[in-house]
Parts: sequence; structure tokens; C-alpha cells
Amino acid sequence: MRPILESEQEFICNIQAPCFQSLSPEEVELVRASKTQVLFRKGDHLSKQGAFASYALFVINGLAVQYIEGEHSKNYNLRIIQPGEFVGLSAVFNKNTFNYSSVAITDCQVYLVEKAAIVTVVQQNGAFGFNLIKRYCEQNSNLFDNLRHLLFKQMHGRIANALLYIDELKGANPSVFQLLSRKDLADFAAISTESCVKLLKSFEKDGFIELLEKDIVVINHSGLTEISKKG
Amino acid sequence: MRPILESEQEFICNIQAPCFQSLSPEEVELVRASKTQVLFRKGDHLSKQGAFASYALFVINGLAVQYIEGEHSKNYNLRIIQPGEFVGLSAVFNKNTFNYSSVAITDCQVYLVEKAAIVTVVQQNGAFGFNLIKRYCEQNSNLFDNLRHLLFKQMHGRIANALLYIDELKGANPSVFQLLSRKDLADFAAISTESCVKLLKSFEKDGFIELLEKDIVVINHSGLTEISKKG
DNA sequence: CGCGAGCTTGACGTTGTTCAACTAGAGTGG
DNA sequence: CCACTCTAGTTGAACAACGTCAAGCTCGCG
Repeated sequence: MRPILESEQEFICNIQAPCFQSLSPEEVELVRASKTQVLFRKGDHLSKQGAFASYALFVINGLAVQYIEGEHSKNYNLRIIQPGEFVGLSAVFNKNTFNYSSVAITDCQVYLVEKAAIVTVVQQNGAFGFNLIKRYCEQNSNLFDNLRHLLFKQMHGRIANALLYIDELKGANPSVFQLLSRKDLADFAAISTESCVKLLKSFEKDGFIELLEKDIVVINHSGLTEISKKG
Repeated sequence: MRPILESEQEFICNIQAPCFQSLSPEEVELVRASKTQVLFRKGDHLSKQGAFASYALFVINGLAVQYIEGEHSKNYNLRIIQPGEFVGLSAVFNKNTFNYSSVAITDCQVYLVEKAAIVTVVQQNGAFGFNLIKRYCEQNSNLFDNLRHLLFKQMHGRIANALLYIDELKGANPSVFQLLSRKDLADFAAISTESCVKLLKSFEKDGFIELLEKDIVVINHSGLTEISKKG
């Protein structure tokens, strides 16, 4: 992770992301003034569960995995963070600690925006707040979906679901699967690495997927969907 | 569930709840105009997972259980909704369906507020939006906690946690435990009713709790906390 | 060439669910 | 007032799902 100077032309991004559109020029200036741009290297932590946070992160570029940490290096992967998404917003409004960790799986260009700036803008600008609430709502819905899967599906359904989720990202990012180890995959489904391996093999045998080196190709999309639903 | 006329003096509540404090007189009027007051009877559904929602609910009075529905009547109880809390806000900003169910465990006086009114106020009034975001954040944090418990703790820890959670509400509401069946309790910990019964007995045997008729008294608070932490 | 990390496989154990049977109280109708 | 049914609670035994362990394998890298 290294800070990036505003002068390094190639890295300067205007605050053009859709979610900043509703800001007034002064508000843009405020955000711009209270942000730092940082490059996280593959493997770096963007956020660490439980750590104090005086800023929120906004991903310009790259991919990261958001996960919950348990004891004994048991993690649960919630989602893959893509460009245009916030990380650690909750720290702004609530606890001022991150309630999840996230780690870069490719190099990531990220804005760190100071909490105070975000709070100010939200209070001034209803439209921006509205946008933020919508994002929260979406996150909330996703958490509910996660809970539903964990509670009511078993291994097969959960892995199928994880595969389908990651496969969706393949369009924008053809190498997603190569970026993830078996343990990473297992952690998306909240199962052990060994079970993950066994299930992948059995899915391959049954013609649902193909395992090439590190890549995974979904062959029978609807079949997997079926499994994911049935549990 | 029955609607209540504004003229029924005893049921008229001003919008005095803390979260409405930041509204301007016109905004208060807007909310007042687009709300209905309803009495839900014990056992009525305040919200039904998946159902369309054109309104959010605001609980004035009474208790309800918020839960996620799975197939085969397997539910997971998320929390007990108390006076002053919103239900179904996510429907306002996001999907326009409820992503959880909730059922009254005592009679509940509730405001139904039209989505449009809330959206308008949020967009106009940054402070109100800010407040709402904070509530969301809190809900989010709670969901993370729920996930953490489900993922990393086993039966004993989960039930201990559920007992402690409900016990906290006993102050404001001495009869909470009587309002909940063993299945309800089990659903808070996401275990089977049978396991719940067995665990309660064993906790009683070990002097952590006392089982009286339908009430449960926590005797060894710190012991339960220990169990809840250890898993 | 050797070493270590990630992957793979099968045997075994644990956790917690399911099933079936039994009990106790609460209502209901004759 | 007594059978009756119905629901909630209780118990133990059988079973399934899944994790853990131990061992071997492969491939990239020093």
C-alpha cells in the first residue's frame, strides 16, 4: 500500500463516479480536499475487522474480497468488491470500527475519504444521502440473502451458489477464478476446504463445471441454479 | 389488525418519537398526512417476507419478532422489535418487497407511513436522512453479528447468546420469556426445538438459568457470557 | 534438487437433526 | 364432570451432514 501524489497524472481520477454526481461544486471540493488516493497491492488489507477507521474507502479500480473473520483463521467471504463501491461506510456512521475485513486480490486504486467530509455532505445534501441509503439497503438485502443461504441450504447448494456468483463477475473480469484459492472458494460457501475440493470434483464428474488448471468454467448453468435452489 | 381513526383520542400519538425531531413543521405535516395508524393483534404479521410493500412501519407500542423464513417452516429469529423502531424500511429504498417477516407477540400500535413521504423527507432533510442511515448502519452491524454467531459458534454458544439477548429486554418488558415458545427460542439460536429443550435443561442443571413455568431467569450471567464467547 | 504451499483423497469423529414415543395442561363438546 | 383432542414440551436412540485428521501428490521456486 502506498500513497499516490496528486501530481502523478496517470493516477489522478476525478470524482466522476456515478454516486458523486449529485454533489455541488463546493461539496466536490470538500470531498476532494479530504481524500487521499492509495494503491493497495494484491494481498494488502483494505480494511481490518475491528480496527479503528477514520475514513471510508472508495474503490476506483481493482478487486477485493470482503470477509468476516472468525477465530482459528475461519473466514467467511461475503462478496467481491468491484470498482465504484464503498468499503467501510458503516464505520462512518456507527461504530467507527470496521465490522469486516477486506483484502485486495488484484492491485487496487482506492480513495480514502475522511469520515467528517462524508458526514457533512450527507447532512447537507439529501440526494447524496438518499443514494447512500440505497447502497446500504442493497448491502442489507445481500446480508439477508447470505443469512438465508447459510441457514437453509447445505453444502451442495451453497457451493453452487458461490460458483454462480463468481461466474457472474467473469464477464467483467475473466480471471476471477484464477485469483481465488480453494480455501477462498470454500469460504464463500462457508464449508471446509476439503469439502470444497470434493464437491468441485463431483460437480465436474456430473458435468456441471469444468476444472482447468485454476480456472473454473460453468457448463450447466441451469443445473447449478437448480442445486443452489434445492439446497 | 384494525385501522384506528384519528378521532379515537386514546390512540392518537403525536409524531414525537426521537427520530422525527429533526423534521420541519411542513415535513411533520407531510408524514402525518400520509400515515395510517393500525393495531396489530398478538399473532398478526406486521410484515411478510417477499410481499409487496408500499409503506414502512413504525412501532409505537408493543413487541414483535423479526424473522427470516425458510422452507418447511424453518425460521430464524433476528431480533425483537421494540417501540420506536422501523420495520420494512428496506422496502422503501430498494426492492419494494419486505426481506423479512415480523409477527406481533403482543398487541402492537403501529404507524404505516407511505414510501413516497419518507423518500421526500429524506431527500429534503439531510438530518433525517442521516438519522436513517445511522439506523441502517446499526441494523447492518447487527446482521454482521448474527452472521458471526451462526458461522463460528455452535449450539451452546448460540443459545447462551439468545438467552442473554432476550434477558436484556426483560427490564423494559418483564414477560418477554413468557411470550416465547421453545421453538421461538430455538429459532433465535438457529437450532432445532429438541436441541433447545435439551440445552435449556442442561443449563439449568449447571446452574446458569432457572426454568419456572414459562419464564426463564438468568442466574449466572457471566457464565453464560463465557459460553456465548467460547462457542 | 529439495522444499513448501496449495491441492486431493479417504477414513473417522463430532455435532446437531430427525424420528418416534411419551407427558402434561388447556380447551371443547357431550 | 368426564372423555377427547390438540398443542407445547420432553426424552432418548438412530442417523446424516460435515469437519477433522493424516497422508500423499504436484508444481513453482530458491
